[in-house]
Amino acid sequence: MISWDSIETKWRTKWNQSKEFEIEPDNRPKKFITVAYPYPNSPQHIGHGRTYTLADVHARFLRMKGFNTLFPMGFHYTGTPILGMAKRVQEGERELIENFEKLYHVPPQTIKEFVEPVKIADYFHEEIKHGMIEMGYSIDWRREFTTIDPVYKKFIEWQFRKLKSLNFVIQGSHPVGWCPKDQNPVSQHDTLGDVEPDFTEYILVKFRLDDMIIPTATLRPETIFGVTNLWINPKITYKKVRVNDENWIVSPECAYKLEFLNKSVEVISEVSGAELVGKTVSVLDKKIPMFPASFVESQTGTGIVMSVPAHAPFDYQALIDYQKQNSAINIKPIAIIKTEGLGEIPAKEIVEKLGITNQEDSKLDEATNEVYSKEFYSGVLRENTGKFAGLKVSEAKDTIKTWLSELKNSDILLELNDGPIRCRCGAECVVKLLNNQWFLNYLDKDWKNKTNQCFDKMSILPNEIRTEFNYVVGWLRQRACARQHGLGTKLPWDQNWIVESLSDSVIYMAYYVLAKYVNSSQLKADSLSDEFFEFVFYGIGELKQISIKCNVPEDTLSQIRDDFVYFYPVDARHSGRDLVPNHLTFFVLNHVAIFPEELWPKQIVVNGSVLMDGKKMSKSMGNIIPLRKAIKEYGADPIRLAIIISAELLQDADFNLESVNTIKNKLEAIYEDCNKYKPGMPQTLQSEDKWILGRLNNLIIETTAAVEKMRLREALHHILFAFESDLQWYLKRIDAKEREEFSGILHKLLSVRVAMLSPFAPHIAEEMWERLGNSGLVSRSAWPVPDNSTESISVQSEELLHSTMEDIKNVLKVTKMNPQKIVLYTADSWKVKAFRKIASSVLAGQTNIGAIIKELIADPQTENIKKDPDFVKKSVNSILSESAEIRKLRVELEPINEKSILSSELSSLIKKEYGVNIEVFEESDSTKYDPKNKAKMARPFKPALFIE
RNA sequence: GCGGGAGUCGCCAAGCCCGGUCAACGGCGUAAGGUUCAGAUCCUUAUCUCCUAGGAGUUCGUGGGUUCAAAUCCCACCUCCCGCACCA
Repeated sequence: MISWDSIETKWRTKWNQSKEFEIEPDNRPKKFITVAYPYPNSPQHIGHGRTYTLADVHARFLRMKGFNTLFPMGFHYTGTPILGMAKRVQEGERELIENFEKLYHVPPQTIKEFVEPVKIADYFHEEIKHGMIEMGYSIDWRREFTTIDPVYKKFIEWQFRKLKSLNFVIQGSHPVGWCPKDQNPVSQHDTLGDVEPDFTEYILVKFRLDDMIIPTATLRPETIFGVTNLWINPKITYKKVRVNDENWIVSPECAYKLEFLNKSVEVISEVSGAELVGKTVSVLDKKIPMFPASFVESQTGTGIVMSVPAHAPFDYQALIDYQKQNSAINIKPIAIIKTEGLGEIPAKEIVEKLGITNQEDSKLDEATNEVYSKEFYSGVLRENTGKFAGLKVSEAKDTIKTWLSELKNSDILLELNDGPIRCRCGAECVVKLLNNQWFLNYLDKDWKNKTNQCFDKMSILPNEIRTEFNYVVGWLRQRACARQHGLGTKLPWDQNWIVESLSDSVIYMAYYVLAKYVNSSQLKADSLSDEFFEFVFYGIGELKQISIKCNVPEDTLSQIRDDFVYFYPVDARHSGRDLVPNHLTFFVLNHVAIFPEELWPKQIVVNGSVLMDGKKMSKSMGNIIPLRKAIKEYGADPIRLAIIISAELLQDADFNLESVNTIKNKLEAIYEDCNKYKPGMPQTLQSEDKWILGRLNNLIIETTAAVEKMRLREALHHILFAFESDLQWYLKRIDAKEREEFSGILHKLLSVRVAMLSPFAPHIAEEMWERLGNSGLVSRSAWPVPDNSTESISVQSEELLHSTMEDIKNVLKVTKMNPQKIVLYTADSWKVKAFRKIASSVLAGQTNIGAIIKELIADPQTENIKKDPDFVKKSVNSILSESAEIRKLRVELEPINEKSILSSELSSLIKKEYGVNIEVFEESDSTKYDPKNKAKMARPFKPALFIE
């Protein structure tokens, strides 16, 4: 057993002492690795650990490759959730406070302070930071910051003035779910029952009654041509209201809702629905009557409904109901849409089909849906719709909406779906049209083009996710970039607004350069102006002047500029895939907007999320494991490896505690081995030595390639497991030969593996490195490189030995024999020649047996093939079942002397394994011992064998 | 609806882009043996089916097709997951 805690502490202390990760510019090439900073509203769990661990492995790998690699970290205080939490603490909400106490183990004294949002952020900031330190992340902590630091705010102000000067910031109105009591927008977690406040846009069609306007809300403006009457509920008392400069009649609820939609609403008087029944209204030169209907609801729309009985089942049924009471009414539905599969009067048909008999029938909803969806996708407007005839309903909807609006015959009403929705404060929410909202105009064509250019040139890992980025860029429209509440930076030109949190987190990687100077008090917010940022980021302006104006010493100022020039651009940005459609895309958009092309980001690395025992982690499932708790229990390195090895980059990683244990044991076993071997190569290398060193080269090449593609699961797999079977073979060989001078070889193998392990499991790798007696820190050592010593002869001969052993084992297994004697026969020389010819044919793509045989017969050296045509088929198959590498060797290399290899090398293995001696003959040796006539089955690399 | 992704031998999970190296890496689990006072760990072996000679058969969501050869390419279908905004 080893003490993970003390090993980890030991090495963290050493790194700290030698300021290992405090990166300054020097003459080496640089890499700048960044990750999306955390939002400190809860402690980190295993899932958060994934992205940061991947980035850390990346940074550590690049350092070993010789790059001066900066890996910094900040904390994102900006946003509303923390504000909401503070409010809920203030209100003493049980559930939340219990979470703090029981799940997060926050001291009660501290929870009391959580009424102040910053205290929440500060607390979890420290918590998360400690977790990152304990995980061994190679972060340069001198560059830490939060997004509410004064200098950061100056930086964001500069960013926004910049964007505005580029015309990327525009103003407009925007609807949101709204709590009238809190005077606040509501999102899902602000509502009772966590309902997402979704809303629908209704078209208000204006009907005229003398000097009054009667608006009706509809989702189907195209049906205006089929309107026959209006429905009004005689039991409702309507309001006459002055809306802007018109007089409207609407339900009281509607009047209230209109106020939030930027209309001035003034109630003039009341009028009962009954009074309105029978009056005639007009629209588009058409005069229609108002009839009573009970299905009309006061709280929906305007409380008055436009009736299209041909296409709306509700309207149709209400008309039938009314005509029953009042036979004088003679109104015929007007069909205006023709739809394949629906008859002349669709509403009539469906009502009759479903057996609906009155307007209170709940089946009317189903009927409406059916008619609507069929008409929407396959309906076409009829001749009686004038210039719109022939249009598909799906197109006509928008066309007619615009047309009505141009005629000033319509307006818009926004209404919450699935209402009523209540705010956590209890008040009923409405839709509010926020005026003068600020947007980033991601719709801008040139901006999109530039962004696509950047993406095209950028490395995206894994590349599969690239199409998703392209899609997002195409789909993005204006995006609100300011809000009225929460922590953050005020919009520099409009102090009523705070920069929204996905907009103040897009170019902050540049700020890491400044943060170091802020933290050492060399940079103060007070006198920083835009000139400062322009100088640092663009090199624009006069050093002297800016130094005086911004109160920054000249040498400091030019040093900051030099730092920026050195470290920028970002070489890799890591993040979870949930940030693809927002942060990562905005990050690129804003970089191309603000920075010149040479400073555009070089790479994005996207990883999937983490599942716990196959399930999503969530508070309600109680399967969240806090990172720091896990570190205490299992050690940082086992957790790092368990997260990485469970899935490839974009897949969801299934984390489970058993796998952490397995990894831990594996590491401990390697650690034990590190105590066993001493450096120093043997005088002469034997075949198996050359072979295993060749395999080591292979391991280095494959591992390196995998890490470079951030295929870390694969890389770790190579280091930890794949090499194991090679090693086993090697150990078996030296054991059989009773060798003693192999320690140096194993020392070398281990050293290379430990070096490659160190980015993944940095603490234990240092300890292993020290045990191996290697000098310095492994994290400072060079990433291993292959040394070209791979000898193909040894590859072929070990291969031969290995496969022959397998054959023998196989025969013994099937026959259940107890071997007394093992005899091997190597193939005739003509077979060797034929085999090489076959191999080169196969390599050239010729696998047709007949053609190969013809070719062989044509050559006197191989014409013997006539006696044994089956040889060709077997050879082709065996060549096809070898790796590409071996296939090539088969053709390129001179044949090896199988007889001498088998007799000299195989005998010890057989002796060790089965305690018997072997005899080796050539196939055509006339003195051979071959009672069962097996020798003729011999093929190159596949000696025939006889066991008795 | 729009867009993206997945379905592999008990579980997790590679492979699919670039067809033969694939009965299909590896890990977990399971079984047997070894180490151990015992256990944990560790090591070895086995783990689709059949086989007394190194072999054969049937598999990679379903059904077709292309090819000497398909988990891999093409077509159709079924099932599941994720994102769609002002929220970090």
